[in-house]
Amino acid sequence: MNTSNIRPTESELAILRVLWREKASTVRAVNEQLNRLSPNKEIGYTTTLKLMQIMHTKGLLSREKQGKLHIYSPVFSEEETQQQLLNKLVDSAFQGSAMKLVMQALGNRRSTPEELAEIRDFLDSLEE
Amino acid sequence: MNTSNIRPTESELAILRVLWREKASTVRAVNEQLNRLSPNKEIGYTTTLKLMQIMHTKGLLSREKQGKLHIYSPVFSEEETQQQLLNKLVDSAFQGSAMKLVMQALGNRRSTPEELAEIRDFLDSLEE
DNA sequence: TGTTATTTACGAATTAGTTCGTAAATAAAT
DNA sequence: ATTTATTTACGAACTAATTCGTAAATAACA
Repeated sequence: MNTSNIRPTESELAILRVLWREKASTVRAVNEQLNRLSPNKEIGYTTTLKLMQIMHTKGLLSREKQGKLHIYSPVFSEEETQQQLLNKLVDSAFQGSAMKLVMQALGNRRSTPEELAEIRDFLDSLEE
Repeated sequence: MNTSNIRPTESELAILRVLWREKASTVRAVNEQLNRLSPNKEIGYTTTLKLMQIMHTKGLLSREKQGKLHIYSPVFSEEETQQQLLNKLVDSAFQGSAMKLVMQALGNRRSTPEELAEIRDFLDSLEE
């Protein structure tokens, strides 16, 4: 599958966040994580199941049968997905300029001197 | 309206991009712009009309009657909207860390020395 | 004034995403 | 072996977004 087709929705991202952390997991475990993370509104088990089935057919998750149950894993890494979502945002809202996005991200939030220093170091490493 | 509710969809963003440039415009003009920008697939006039009407009721666009027609303007600036979309992405895909997003944006694309220098200058101005 | 052209309003079809109930399959427990 | 519990598959309802056709309103023009 072409990595340029990674376009997970909000709900799919919530599931991916769990799976990136756990590496591999069952529907049951993912559903419990989701409900632990936002206990305000209960997410039904079959809802999570259906979503993960859809993500599997979309090629976002792989799965392996183990006895009765399935173990799911993310197909694309967190970084690949982040990059994809960044590119999309750059194109749709920053006139294709990643620099504009960086400026905006740096500018409109108070960053600590430590964070700014970290970015300087990072810039240094880029220029080598 | 609370600025934290700005969540334009893809199609809405396409319209906003035109309006941010033109400041104010009619449905006809926006529709022609959109079709000029992506001539591959024709967007019907009433499609653009309906979308702009919905955006008006959502509070994304203001409008003013001028004779028979309406002149539409964006309610929120490009920067406000960019910030909103950035925050959403940071929360949903970067574990709430804008720094992670910046690093990723800087890292995974070749930036010119000029651009990197520009960011350094910007960091300097932030630290004053 | 009456015809023509443009704009608006609105309903409706279509697609994608979300949510869940129910039944069938599978395994575990008694 | 039979009951019980868990998991899967699947259909269906529901919401949001997209797209467009048609009719009514409005203005321009002949």
